[in-house]
Amino acid sequence: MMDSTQAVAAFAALGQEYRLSIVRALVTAGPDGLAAGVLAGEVGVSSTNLSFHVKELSRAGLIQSRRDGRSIIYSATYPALSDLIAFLMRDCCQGRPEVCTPAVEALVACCTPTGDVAHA
Amino acid sequence: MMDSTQAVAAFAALGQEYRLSIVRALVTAGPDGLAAGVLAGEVGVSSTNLSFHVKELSRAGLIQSRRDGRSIIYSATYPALSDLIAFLMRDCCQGRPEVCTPAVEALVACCTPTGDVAHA
DNA sequence: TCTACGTTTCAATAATAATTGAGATACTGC
DNA sequence: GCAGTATCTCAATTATTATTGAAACGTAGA
Repeated sequence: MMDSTQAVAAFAALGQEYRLSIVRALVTAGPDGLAAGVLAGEVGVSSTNLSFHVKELSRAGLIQSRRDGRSIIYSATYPALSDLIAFLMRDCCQGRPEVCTPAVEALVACCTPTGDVAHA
Repeated sequence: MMDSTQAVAAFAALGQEYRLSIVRALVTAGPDGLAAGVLAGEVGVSSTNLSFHVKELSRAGLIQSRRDGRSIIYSATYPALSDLIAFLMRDCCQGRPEVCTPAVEALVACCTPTGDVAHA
């Protein structure tokens, strides 16, 4: 369960244009992730600057990396994202479902497009 | 529906210790909100500095203010928080329910204490 | 082993954010 | 109006973050 210090770090990490793009690209890419060079290209940032931002995201626990040959592959850390959502909802809901109830609808629209829910 | 520029602003706003505390205090306080002085006391920040941080949160749309006598009352903007949660889930879920599915559980635990979920 | 490639590290700089204290503004009650 | 309270604005300072380019590192293939 995420504490508020971790949450601050995660929010700060996502509160930067390039870094949010990086996370979005990695989430979209899935568990296979993307090599640093590809990621830099997609996001439109220099390799040096990408390196700075991915380090920041790693520090916040939102992404992870592994080496594959001469490439370094980054991928999203899904549980950290889940935890962050959970933190937001937990804190927002403190006796006030008016915040989370609309989010339920977004969730339903998002995760159950066909009416066929995550049967995981 | 929140776009990524707004989301960056919201995340950046929450990515600071005092500001996250402010939002938490205001969410907990409910729609009645809290006067600036009270808020400063709860969060442990000088009135000048509080003023800086609440302005930042307002700019991101996460809180709002109204005057009541000589006090200025701040309160959480619930829809903005909902939108942010929705944005996170929408972006995270892109074909990958493994992120959101655990969040569903948090949501259910959080918002549906009676087992009566949003059947919208 | 030499060379090329992908990526990182480092140091310098530029840009932005946070904190402080003094003074200004807005309201209240006398 | 005057005195007092609550809060804000402003300017100065400090601290942190982002960006850049050059150089170093690790890996792969000839």
